[in-house]
Amino acid sequence: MARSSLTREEVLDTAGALVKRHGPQALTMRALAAELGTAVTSIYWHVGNRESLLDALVERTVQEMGILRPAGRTPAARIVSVARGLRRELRARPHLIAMVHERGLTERMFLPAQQALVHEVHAAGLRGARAAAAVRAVQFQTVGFLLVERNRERSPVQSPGEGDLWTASTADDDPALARALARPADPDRLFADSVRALVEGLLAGPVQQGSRRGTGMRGRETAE
Amino acid sequence: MARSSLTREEVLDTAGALVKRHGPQALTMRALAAELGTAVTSIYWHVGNRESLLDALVERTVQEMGILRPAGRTPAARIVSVARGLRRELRARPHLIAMVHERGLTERMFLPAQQALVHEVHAAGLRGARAAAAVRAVQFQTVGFLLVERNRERSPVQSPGEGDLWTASTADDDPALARALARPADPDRLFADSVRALVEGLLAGPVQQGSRRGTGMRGRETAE
DNA sequence: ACCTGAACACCGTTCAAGT
DNA sequence: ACCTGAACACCGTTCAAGT
Repeated sequence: MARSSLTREEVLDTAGALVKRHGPQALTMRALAAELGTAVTSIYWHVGNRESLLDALVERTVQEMGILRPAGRTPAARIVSVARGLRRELRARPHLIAMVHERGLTERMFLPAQQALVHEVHAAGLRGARAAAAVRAVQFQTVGFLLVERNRERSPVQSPGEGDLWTASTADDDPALARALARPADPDRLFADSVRALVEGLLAGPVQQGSRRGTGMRGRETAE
Repeated sequence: MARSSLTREEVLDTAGALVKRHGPQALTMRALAAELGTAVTSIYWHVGNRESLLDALVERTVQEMGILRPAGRTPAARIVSVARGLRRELRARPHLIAMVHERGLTERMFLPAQQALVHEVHAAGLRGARAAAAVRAVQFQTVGFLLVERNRERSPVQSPGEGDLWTASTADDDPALARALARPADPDRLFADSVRALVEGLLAGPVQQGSRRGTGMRGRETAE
């Protein structure tokens, strides 16, 4: 009653704060209305429905993320830096990842970073379709990693889990590996190492179908 | 009324069929009861609640997936083959990925493949913590790729999308790249290329923090 | 143009009561 | 041991009615 002119901005602000504090599932129309001090139905006039409210919220947060500044001396290092920067930005908004994912907007989320990656891939000497493939490979890996990582964080204790599986006896004579896999993964390091390895592989070999070099080994020889 | 002994198995079977046909969101307790021809509350006696019903469903399907047989002449090729096999299995059960993801069980899903990967990484000459890191890198990349891929498939037409962004003028003098990024990605090929590049990078360089070689370029030189 | 309460058609879950 | 209907506390959304 004693409420002066509810605005669309105010609805989005309050909805955003609610998600930030208690997660997306806490954003019910009734809870939002209570927070705003209005009737539930007023919200509908300003944002349509819950679906488009979430759309607007995601869109807004994605734009807040801003542009990433690549750092490093080599193109490879700068590509890794873009990936790490994106991960940092997204991890600062933990609920956003799930929301973007649920709404099928991961692609949209990555667009700003894509341009930076193109620049670096060019600097590394890749052109055309191969450059595009490299950009997309890094893009998929980065976003994919984030999704898996978030998933693990929310995941309950599982049985059987890696810890149960990798008792010393399971790994054929490599107790160090068994210990490493029984421990929870260190995501920061795993991410850095993975991106580094991927970029290394992308910049080194031709990324083309049927290429012999693609799956070849450059490390050490092994028995068949 | 004329219903003879509802069993837990029957509940799971019917729930599974319902998910397969109409997706997880169609699995409501009331719809399931209607399908089974029982009262809603009977289901609770057999499976506890919706949460544990989904748990059981996921667990069951994960076990159905069975063991993957690596193929290829080199360890690198066989690692790629494990990743591709896992992707194939999961893509044959499109709703499973989302369900497993929502329930934080991606890790559980990957356990069978993990053992195969350890074997191949050993064959490639990696041991201990480095081998473990390589296994996890492939694991995260594969599952992450699947999540992103599924997400894109469900994703609505987006604006601005990659198509709008990569008109010829945007890419600095690389029209072939612009065209490639404007087209939708070819997931099969992108996946194969990405895993190949990652594995190549993992087997080639030491995966350790602070290593100079890790981010180094082996391709061509570029201006800073 | 903006806000309201009542009402509708859904949910998952509990529980006392049946056999 | 297994099944049932009634009831509870939630949802998102619509709509006629207010100002």
